[in-house]
Amino acid sequence: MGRKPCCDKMGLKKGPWTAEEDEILVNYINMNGGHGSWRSLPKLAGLLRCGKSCRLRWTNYLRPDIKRGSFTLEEEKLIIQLHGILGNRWAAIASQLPGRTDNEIKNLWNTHLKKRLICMGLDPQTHQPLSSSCNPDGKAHAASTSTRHMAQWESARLEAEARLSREPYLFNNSNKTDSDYFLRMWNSEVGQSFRDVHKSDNKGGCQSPISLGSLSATTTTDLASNPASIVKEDLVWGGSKKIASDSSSSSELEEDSCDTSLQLLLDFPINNDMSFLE
DNA sequence: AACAACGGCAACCGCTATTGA
DNA sequence: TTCAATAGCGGTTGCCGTTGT
Repeated sequence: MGRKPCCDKMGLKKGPWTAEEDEILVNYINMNGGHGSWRSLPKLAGLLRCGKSCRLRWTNYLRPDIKRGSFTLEEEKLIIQLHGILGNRWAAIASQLPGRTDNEIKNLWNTHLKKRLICMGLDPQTHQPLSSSCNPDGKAHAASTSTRHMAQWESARLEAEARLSREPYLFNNSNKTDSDYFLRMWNSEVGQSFRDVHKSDNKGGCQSPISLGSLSATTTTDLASNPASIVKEDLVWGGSKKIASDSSSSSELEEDSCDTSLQLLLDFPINNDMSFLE
């Protein structure tokens, strides 16, 4: 059994949405407290569109929490940073920018940010310099080794947040809002100290070609080459294993959290690789 | 003024992942 | 366990407004 015929083969309308169609769709979703099944929505709402088209129109344009208007500088910086970590995972990037859609971010990237990186001499896919002529003495490598850990932290945090939103049932045994172990670790005093250290360390040091201002985690030229497997190992080690065997009290968990945090921080190669900051 | 080239953005296409019977 | 239905995602297309010649 093949794919179902698309809307154009079923006499359904395609192309730009009219104001009337928008109104019908919004009214239907508001009246029914949600969209329900996208497949059946057009028929129930009286729209000559396929469900997929309705879903896209709603999520990309009609949703009440959509933030219209141009992107701020901070948003653009964040997108560049997240792209360095996540690559073309637009939905994951969009989840970190409230009110912005993956489509909008994707368009911004393809029309503006990609060109901007190229103008800055960076490969928009790898975020590495287009010519690898800089730092022949190897300091760039030292920098990337160190900052890779920042990318690992941030990437793991994003993964954890995504998992938290997908699997709330895993964490409903406590009143804590940050039930995810890794998230609590990241948000703990230890995590804050970790971020503070690197924020101050990076002030006068060798920063990424992309200056990211006040953002806590810094994108580096090496982010794109950062293997996700390393991050995931850290995540399992610090998070999922604890969740699976979670029979301890909250105080014990906090102790474990500190121990694990310290282990992660000790793993950060400050003594070995931070010389480039001097 | 007319036309072509370009750029931005909304929407579509097709693939993958997830869900439920 | 299998498989169809559905949802979600990223890549691509095409329309339309703007700019350049």
